[in-house]
Amino acid sequence: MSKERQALKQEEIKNLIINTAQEIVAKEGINGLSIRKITNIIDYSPAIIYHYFKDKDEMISKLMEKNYKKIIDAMSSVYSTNSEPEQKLKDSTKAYIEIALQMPDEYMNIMLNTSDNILEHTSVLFNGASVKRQAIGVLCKVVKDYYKGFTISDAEIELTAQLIWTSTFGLIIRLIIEKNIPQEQRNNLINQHIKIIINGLLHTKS
Amino acid sequence: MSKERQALKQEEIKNLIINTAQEIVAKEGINGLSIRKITNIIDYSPAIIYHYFKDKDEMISKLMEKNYKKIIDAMSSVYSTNSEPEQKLKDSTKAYIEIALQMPDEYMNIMLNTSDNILEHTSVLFNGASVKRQAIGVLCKVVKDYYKGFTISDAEIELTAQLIWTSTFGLIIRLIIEKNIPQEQRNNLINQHIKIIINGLLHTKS
DNA sequence: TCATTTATTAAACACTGTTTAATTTAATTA
DNA sequence: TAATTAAATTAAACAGTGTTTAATAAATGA
Repeated sequence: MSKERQALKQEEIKNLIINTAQEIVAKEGINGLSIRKITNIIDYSPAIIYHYFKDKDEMISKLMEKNYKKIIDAMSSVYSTNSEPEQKLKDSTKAYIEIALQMPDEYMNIMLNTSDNILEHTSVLFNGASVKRQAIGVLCKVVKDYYKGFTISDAEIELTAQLIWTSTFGLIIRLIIEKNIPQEQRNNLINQHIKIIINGLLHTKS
Repeated sequence: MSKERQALKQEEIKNLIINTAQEIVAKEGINGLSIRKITNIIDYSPAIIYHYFKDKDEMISKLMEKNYKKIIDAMSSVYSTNSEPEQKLKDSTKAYIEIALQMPDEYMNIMLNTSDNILEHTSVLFNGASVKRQAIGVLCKVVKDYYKGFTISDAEIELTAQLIWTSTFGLIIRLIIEKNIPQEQRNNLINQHIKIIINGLLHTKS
């Protein structure tokens, strides 16, 4: 067996573990996940986890990273084809919200995660986030379009993009946490949210 | 011993348990909290918890409720005395953010809590939140001041107040989660956030 | 003082994550 | 193919967790 095939086999078992973990989390939540539940399902002994991962935390981190990529993938389809910057921002924001709400548990687990290796991918409030974070980068472009002809620094643009993101993030998290919100109220909130932040931009041109 | 005194004594032990739990959570986080750690410190047997609480979850809920009241108390000092509605909103929002950041762990534990008995106090996105939630109610008043002379429904005002809240909530949570943000960047974010949402309001008068 | 609540605990149960050493299985080399 | 080495897997234990049960100790009311 070649080194490559061996590595592939190892990857397969790692995936088997992670996917099984994912299923349990989907059914019973992150707190319902245990090593023994995983190994019972895949018919291994509990100790096997520690041959493929350092510990449970690392295993969960790997699961989170996978979900993060899943979210990123979904989000990359967000780019609105509309050429009007205002409509573009509205479309993109709405799409972003809806994608997040289609995978509420994953979104929350990732975006509220405080472990360093996850934050490495999910933090957005640092200087230079516009080049390192796709979501912020996209927002920056649209914001820049607004302020065409006005003297506004790149720093201020990034700041604004970050705040569009955090405000949208806040709405998403509360829509997830506060279950049982009627669909009509949800729609009203989302539409009004978009209205307000776009207007906030349109008229901050100083 | 009278019934009243007996009830007081029971409250004392309940508080002893909850306060000890609080100390552990402060030092080791919510995941570092265990029944045995509590009972070791207060020199009781683990089973005592189940005489004063249904289970660990109820005990934590009670702790959360206490912290919630602590937050509410601090927040009630938020009312700006400024009579200008715009400045009032700016002052109040800034004060709200700063108070939350002074008790980051408590704020997160409460505001991201998904248990029903906590959500009963912390949910804000329902119809009628303006009368049941102080924070939303205050915002509604200020928003109403803005729209004086314009035809705007109470429903739309409440919606706007809720979104000012969720957007501010989003910023706070990310400021807490993303540790190591330089103070200057924090201030910039907070000031720009206030700028944007106020402008969004000022110019949505339709 | 006696009976009856009330407070407290010891001890077990069924879990949890993790480590160790032993064992089985597979791959490599002679 | 046989012997050797390496990798994969596990059994068994450890220390920790939340929780329940039945027994005990303390406080109360008659």
